[in-house]
Amino acid sequence: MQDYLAGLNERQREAVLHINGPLMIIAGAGSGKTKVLTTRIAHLMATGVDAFNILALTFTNKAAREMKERVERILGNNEARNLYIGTFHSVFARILRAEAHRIGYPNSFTIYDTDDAKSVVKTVINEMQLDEKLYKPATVYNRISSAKNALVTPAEYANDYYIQQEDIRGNRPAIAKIYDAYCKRCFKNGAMDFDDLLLKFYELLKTFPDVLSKYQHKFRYIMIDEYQDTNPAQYEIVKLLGAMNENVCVVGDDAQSIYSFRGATIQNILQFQKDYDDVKVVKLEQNYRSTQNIIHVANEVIRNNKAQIPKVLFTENASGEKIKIVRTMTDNDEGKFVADTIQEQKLRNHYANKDFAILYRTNAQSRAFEESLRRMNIPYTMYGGISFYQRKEIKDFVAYLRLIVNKKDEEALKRIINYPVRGIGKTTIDKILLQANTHNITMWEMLENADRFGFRAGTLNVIQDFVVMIRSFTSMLEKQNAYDVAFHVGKQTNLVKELFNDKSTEGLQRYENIQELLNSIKEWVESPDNEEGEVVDKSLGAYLQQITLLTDADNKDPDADTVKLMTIHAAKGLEFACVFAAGLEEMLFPNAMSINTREELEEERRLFYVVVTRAKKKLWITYANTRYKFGSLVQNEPSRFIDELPADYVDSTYAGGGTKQSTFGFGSTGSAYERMSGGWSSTGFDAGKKFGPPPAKKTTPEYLSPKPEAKKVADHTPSADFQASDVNDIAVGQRVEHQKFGFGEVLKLEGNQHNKMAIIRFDQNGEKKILLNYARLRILNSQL
DNA sequence: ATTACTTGCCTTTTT
DNA sequence: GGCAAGTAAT
Repeated sequence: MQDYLAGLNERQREAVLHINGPLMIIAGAGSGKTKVLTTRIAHLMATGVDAFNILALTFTNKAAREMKERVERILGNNEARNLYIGTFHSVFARILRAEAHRIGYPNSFTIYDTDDAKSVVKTVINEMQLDEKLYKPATVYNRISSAKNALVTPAEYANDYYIQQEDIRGNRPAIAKIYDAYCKRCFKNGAMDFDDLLLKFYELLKTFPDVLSKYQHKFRYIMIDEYQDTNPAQYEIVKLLGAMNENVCVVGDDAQSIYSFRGATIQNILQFQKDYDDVKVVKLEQNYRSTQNIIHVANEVIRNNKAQIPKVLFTENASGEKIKIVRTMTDNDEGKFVADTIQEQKLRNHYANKDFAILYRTNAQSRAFEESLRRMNIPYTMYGGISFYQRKEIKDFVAYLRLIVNKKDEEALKRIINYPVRGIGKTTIDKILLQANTHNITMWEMLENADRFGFRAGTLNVIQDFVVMIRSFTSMLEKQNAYDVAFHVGKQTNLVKELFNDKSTEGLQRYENIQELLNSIKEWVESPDNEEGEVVDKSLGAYLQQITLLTDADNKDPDADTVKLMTIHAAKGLEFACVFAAGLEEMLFPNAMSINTREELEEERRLFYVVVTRAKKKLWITYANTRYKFGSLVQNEPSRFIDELPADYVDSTYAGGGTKQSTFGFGSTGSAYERMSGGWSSTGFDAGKKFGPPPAKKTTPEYLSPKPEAKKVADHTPSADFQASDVNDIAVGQRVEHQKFGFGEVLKLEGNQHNKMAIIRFDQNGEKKILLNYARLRILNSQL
């Protein structure tokens, strides 16, 4: 009966068997953390704790899903379905849906994703008539998000001396006002952003003792995964929920704290022992994942950090190979090396595609790897793109559904009011917005009363048609299920038809995506609609809230036999037989944004620790001498982290670059600079052989061949002596040369002196109106 | 009002 | 090198 304990080591068993009272598990990388958590949940249930009383919080949907599945497997029954396992965001959203009315929100509140939130910020900035150049929505949103994560209210933000000084120094003193307006606007829209899901839940617990008591009694056992990544909001919530029973179990590894940019504070885990009396601490230090070499290197790396809980990872696994450090000329060569090596390893050691992961610091690095893998026909999956539900056509369709469920949702309304085009253009929308703001009503209420605001007859008509249509959808909701309503919406709005008629490749894809969306709604509606004892909310509103919290990783099959490409952040918690840690260059990793303080640098080092410990058998660390950034070539030093690796445990090689035959020849590959610097430092110059030449390589790969360019304007190459003349000298009747349009004659001059325009008839391109302030014109002859 | 093209700005990591 | 915002043209 208790055979689930059999596969555990001493420490792990200690953690599992501790049932009552606070528990902190410091779980080193690969030490069986998930196993301990899931076994502990199973053990709680085996000793009589009701699944309904157990709450387990994770950071990703995937971790939650895996945990639930593993508990089910251990228990061998379906009691696990009654567990409350989910991400912080999804669990709190679910509770808020039941309680939102208490804090003045509609229960069918909309969840704004980051794009929606930035759009609201932008709206607010525009309405406050602030300079959008200075107040960039993304920057301001980040600032607001940080404040929320730190539980700083708009009032506190405005009154805090240091925060204000910081904003003034950044020349953005109005952020406090934007923050305040943003919150009010979201509230008016009946919407919460991601941070609100934590913040509002906290407010709810803090403000209503009966609500707090209800959930304290419900969640008698609380488990938190990745505790080192919690922020102050999450910390306070856990503290409140756990205050009654103090059965709080946190699992984490301070060495893997890599989310400070999202407000995570490593202090939460460092100080857990001070938060409760009698904290039981268990350290899991035996690693079951990696070779001794990898573990040794990881330990050496992290030793350079100061602030940490002392622990040393060890393993009984084989010592394995040395870590390979590989230098290439360019980022493309890096990609090529990795793809070649994967191919070679597959052949020589019979690895499958899914045994490989290419991990990098920034998403922008994925391109070179994608290209090289595609060229070698190696299947891969890239994580970190936009999720299915963030695609334009999906968001447009979903916006209809959002508006049907929540009429206050201004972002949804703005998205679809003229999609498909029905003649409600920018001018009209601006007018609606202005009126709505001055009368302090929502845009929708404005539309419902459009007849009172003096729109032109035609405009009024289309507005009223729109209102009638949306209302008819809403009334459908009362009698029909979410899928039927969604299907009807697609039909009635002509959206589906319009996409169906678009026969371009992208159009076809968009059409298929919409079909997939409809299928997913259908699946949602038809999946079992109650978990034992608790009716699951199958409304359209619940569906919409749920999909906003899905990431692109949630749509992908982790077991697919493909090479995985992702950022190191996304790889936390995963393991692969063979790992390529790419782009180990100064300014990239550690990233230029994170080298200004000791704290930042230590977090970068923890990131490096994370990537090293993802590998089970083999680890390559690669870097390029030069790489493209924003389309131009930059040169970087090797990362300082490479210097921190113990020399006895690594092999350094040079994988060369470009095409071997023509490395010093004239030709096809790379710039002169690349070819010239190709030969220096010949550590293992035969490495090309060692890593095996890819089969049947062309001398000039097709990706380097010049591409024919399509031009719409008739070609004109400016004369060699082209020089722009002073615009004030231009007069009617002159022959002029334009850099792109070619030769022509000035027909007419218009505009005032600040906004001079010329009508020119070009020999090749017809008449054009040219703004003289910007155009570069050469006067060929003066007829005066 | 809508489209088609040019420009400017960018990138750190994400529930 | 790529996307969103701004602008010229129908």
